[in-house]
Amino acid sequence: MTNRVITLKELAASLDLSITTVSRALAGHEQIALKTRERVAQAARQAGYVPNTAARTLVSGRSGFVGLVLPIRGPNLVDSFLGEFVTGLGEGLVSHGADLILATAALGHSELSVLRHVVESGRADGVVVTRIAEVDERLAYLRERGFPFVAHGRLLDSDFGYNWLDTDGAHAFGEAFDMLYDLGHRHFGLVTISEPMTFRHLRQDGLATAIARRGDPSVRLDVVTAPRFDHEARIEAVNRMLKGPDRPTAVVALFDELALTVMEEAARAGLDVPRDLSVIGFDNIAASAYAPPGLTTFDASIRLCAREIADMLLTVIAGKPGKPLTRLIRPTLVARASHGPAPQTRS
Amino acid sequence: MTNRVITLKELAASLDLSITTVSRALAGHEQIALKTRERVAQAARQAGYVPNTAARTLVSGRSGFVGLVLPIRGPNLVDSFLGEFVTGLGEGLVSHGADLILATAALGHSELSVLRHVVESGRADGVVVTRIAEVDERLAYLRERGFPFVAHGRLLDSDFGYNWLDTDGAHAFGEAFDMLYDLGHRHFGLVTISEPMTFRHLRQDGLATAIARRGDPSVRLDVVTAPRFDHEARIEAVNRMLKGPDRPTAVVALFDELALTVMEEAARAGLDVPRDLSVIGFDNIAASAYAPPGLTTFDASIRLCAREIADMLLTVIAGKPGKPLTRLIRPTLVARASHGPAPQTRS
DNA sequence: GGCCGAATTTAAAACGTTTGCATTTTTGAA
DNA sequence: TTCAAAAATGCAAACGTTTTAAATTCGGCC
Repeated sequence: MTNRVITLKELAASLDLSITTVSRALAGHEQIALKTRERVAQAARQAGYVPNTAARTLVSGRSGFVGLVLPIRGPNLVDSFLGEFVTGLGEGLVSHGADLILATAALGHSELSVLRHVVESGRADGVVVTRIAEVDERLAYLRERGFPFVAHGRLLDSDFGYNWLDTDGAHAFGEAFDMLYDLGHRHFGLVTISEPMTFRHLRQDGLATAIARRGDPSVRLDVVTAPRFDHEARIEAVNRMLKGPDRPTAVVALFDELALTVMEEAARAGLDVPRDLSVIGFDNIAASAYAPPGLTTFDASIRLCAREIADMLLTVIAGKPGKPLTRLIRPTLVARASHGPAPQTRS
Repeated sequence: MTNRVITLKELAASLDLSITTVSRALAGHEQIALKTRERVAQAARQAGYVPNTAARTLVSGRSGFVGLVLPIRGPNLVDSFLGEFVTGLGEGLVSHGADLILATAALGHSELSVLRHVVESGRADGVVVTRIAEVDERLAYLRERGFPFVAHGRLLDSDFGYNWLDTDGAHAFGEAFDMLYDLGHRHFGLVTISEPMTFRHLRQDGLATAIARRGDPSVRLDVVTAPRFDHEARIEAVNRMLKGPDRPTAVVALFDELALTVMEEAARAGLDVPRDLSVIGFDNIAASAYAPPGLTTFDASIRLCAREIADMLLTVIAGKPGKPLTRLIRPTLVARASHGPAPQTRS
């Protein structure tokens, strides 16, 4: 057992050729005689030759890897998109022969320090950065370093161009408003988070813009906020919105987890969704289909986005295009049963 | 910008020391004067020196990476555990300074061929293999190669020792039976899959063993089977079990997705869960908590298992222990509302 | 039979580390 | 002051590739 891995030198010796020739033959260089190329390919296949990644990386400066730093979460929280995202990245990368490196930030180490390490150790040719904050030190670092990257999400505003792909939350929230308005709703609620994430800003903006566009002064919007990962506070915030004597008839949540909390608390308060209250989420997580009566939400197709991000990044790595690459993906409405006509006149 | 990464040679030159000394100082060798070690550490920190992974791997033969081949799924199917699993692996690896490589199998390439490539290119020091089949060519390959690995799951039976961690499905299914039996159920159903996965075998075995142990001849068990990823066939199989004139009063599903289908179809057939039918699943996927009335299931805590797997693998890599490492994790019952007393006498 | 250019092959350097072994410096006793 | 031993440092090889520049072989033509 433990049959050692064959090296280029050994392969060359067995063929009675120089290392150079074998290397070139395998790379398919035209300058090597076709007959030789075939002979080498055949021998390599038969010997099960696989080039050593470290050696190749060292000399070529290209590792063939794309890095992703795992977002830090609490001890019991897993990024709900991670599986889909990683699958999509893998799909996008594999067609170009690239693979993915996942680096985890140890307790007490910032995500940035892990990113630096990935970049500066030469492990990766480019990185994907997710969950962009309104102002994000990771992007600042990568920009300064001139290292290839694609962001999943956007900065709030920035003075430098960079490659990003984002879900058009603004459009979706506008669409949600229009749909609900047309169903007769006039009093809206928005459940959002307190962290300075750009998507929060964009989605709320989309909602506000749609309201303004409609130009109906009778439209009202209540906003409640809770820390992103604090379940207690989230429940408390939702109830603050739901329990008042004058509650909204339609609630839009920043993402599905929040919407599910709204539905749970609504049920607890004896409200029927969608008869008494319409609820709309964002993301289309798996549970949304199962939570009664079925959450109406927007599907961002994370997996496809990730695949696209992989493609973009490989393009960037291959040779910087003049313009930054940007893609805005419009999410699709998944109309389930949590929204409906506004309840008949109240007060 | 694009400030180049500093190399050991440059760092050495700036300190007026040899590469050797700096390398040893950073590695903390006692033979280097303490004063020098401190001076070097200080300079390295200040210069932001990060050793080049490729060079280090090349000479040391250790990459500091652990490989995972992404399980192949259909175009719209994502491994529901991937996120949790990867998070757990990351957590386990990071404390030892290791990172994760995710390789995806391209269409038309077998998972085995990707595994071979990962192993033979020297990208990883060890690999994690998931979703073990009853007879698994991947483990056979790794064994032959003498390459460090830990399996998540077991072979049906094998003539060689290997390192594995598995969830004790047999025990869980026995526990489920006992609980249901004590609730008065005598007619059971099992929904399982047709693929030759070991966990299918073990869980069904655990159920059968528990039944036999009870020694009650009035206990009956109906088994229906469907291909793992064929939703239509799954529904059809479930209905075959539910629609008969003499249906079980308690159904155990091989895993939650199947259990959820049972609950959906039961609802469609006008059966009340748990009054008319008890349903128990396995895995505790997110949707189980939301699907009314709340699925009773077993939690395998994938994330912790993955963390443990990472630890095991690092132990194996560090130096083969004499005995194979094996861990059987007992899942915990998550009692929700989908099970209850058997309905009063029928027929 | 020799010569030229084209076709093919090769030698050797380089990538940035680690490490066995040799060398230099320091220390302290004679 | 000298010298041996101990302490500290340095030289150079090695890891397995890719690549530049140079060398060799070949075919055809005079």
